[in-house]
Amino acid sequence: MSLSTSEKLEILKRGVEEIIPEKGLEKKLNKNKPLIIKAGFDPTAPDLHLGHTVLINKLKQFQDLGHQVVFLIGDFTGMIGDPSGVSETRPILTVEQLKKNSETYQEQIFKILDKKKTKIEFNSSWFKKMTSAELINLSSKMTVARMLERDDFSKRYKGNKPISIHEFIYPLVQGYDSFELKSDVELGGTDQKFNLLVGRDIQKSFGMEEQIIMTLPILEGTDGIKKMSKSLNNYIGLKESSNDMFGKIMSISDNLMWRYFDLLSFKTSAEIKEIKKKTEQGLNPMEAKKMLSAEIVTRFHGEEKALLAEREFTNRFSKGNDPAEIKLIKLSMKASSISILDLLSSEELGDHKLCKSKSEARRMIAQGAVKIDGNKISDDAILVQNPSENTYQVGKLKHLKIKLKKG
RNA sequence: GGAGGGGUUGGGGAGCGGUCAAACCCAUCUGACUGUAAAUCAGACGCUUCGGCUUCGCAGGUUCGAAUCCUGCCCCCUCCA
Repeated sequence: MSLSTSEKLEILKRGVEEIIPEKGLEKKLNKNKPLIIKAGFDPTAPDLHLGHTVLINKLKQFQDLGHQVVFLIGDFTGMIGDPSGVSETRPILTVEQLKKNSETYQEQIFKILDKKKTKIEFNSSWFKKMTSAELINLSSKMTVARMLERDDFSKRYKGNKPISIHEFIYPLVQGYDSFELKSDVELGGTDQKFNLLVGRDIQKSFGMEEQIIMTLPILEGTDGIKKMSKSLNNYIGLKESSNDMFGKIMSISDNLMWRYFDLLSFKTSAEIKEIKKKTEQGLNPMEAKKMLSAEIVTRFHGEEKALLAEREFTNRFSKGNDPAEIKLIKLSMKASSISILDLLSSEELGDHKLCKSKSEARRMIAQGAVKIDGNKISDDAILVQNPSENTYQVGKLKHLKIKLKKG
């Protein structure tokens, strides 16, 4: 199929915050040859979440239109780490970690992008070889005044907050990547706008045609307020199980759902508008949310798993039944019984531990959150016989079947 | 190099010799209500053998008694140079 430039533009512009310069993209597209589309990722955190996919989805659109997507892994910057960090830990990554992280990345992004058509690059491959003289030469391409134009820098500068020199270097490093890759378009979050613009300056000063920059909105996390990130624990990871993913999307607020539709769904704007209209006319928002969940879970786990996840969701939360499958753990011990508090907080349960400590277990029981075989208990002095096999539930989400045996 | 301010339980932030496991807010968790939505309400939020025990940057000291006072050290920030 061949689309006109304006049709292509329409696809590419959807959900985009800014394109700089506006006209530039059209010009590049009119050349009718594959463009080099760059997007950089930080290799320190290998687990991608839905927030990252806003960008990856856009890359996918470029890819589908026949352009060359380059996925740049910023391993060089990752190796330096951030020395000023308020956080004590310098994330200096070993070569093995980097390699592993990048593999994890690939495994995740290729759920969306076409592996055969995507190029992976590491910026260490050119920065490793760069001499100090070259680095200083690179830094001569930028002025302090220009650097201070950046919003957060100028705020910090005016507010007498410190700015480290290396923070000035980072944008240059990122910009230099664009030169090395000869990128035509670079994508990034709105928070990357300045860095992306520096890429244009660097390219220009090295005598290259400037890249077009395209900024994409930052996706809010499940709390609907802060940006999605692992450290804020408001994320939905791409590697999460189909059930968890489905459930997490279902539990976002109705307002946020529309934001997610806009940024994460592959449905056309018209289709989304239609769903919105139906909701206003009385369709339960939950049904709309189910469509969204199903679409996203299908993308990462396939249709079959998505259907199962939806069924599980309905069964479990709408009808209030127990999960279809409850993890079974077998414990051996000599004693003929164990107190419920010890059992719920037993280290032997590892990751499946139901309560962090005995105190917490006691609290949970007092608050009526603990059930054994479906019966709520209120006595924290209960002894569980050995041998026995029971299903334990703490709160709405934690279920575990524990089989005790002598040994 | 000089002067000053500060490090408190997930975050913010009180406390400044006993009544402090430490106010208050946020986040989180549980219960109720629901559409595992929002809002709301109720409660919890160091560990515990429920006697106590270990926490307020780190290490000592003064006191019957310290998060609070003293000494040294580490870290962060601001201003001047």
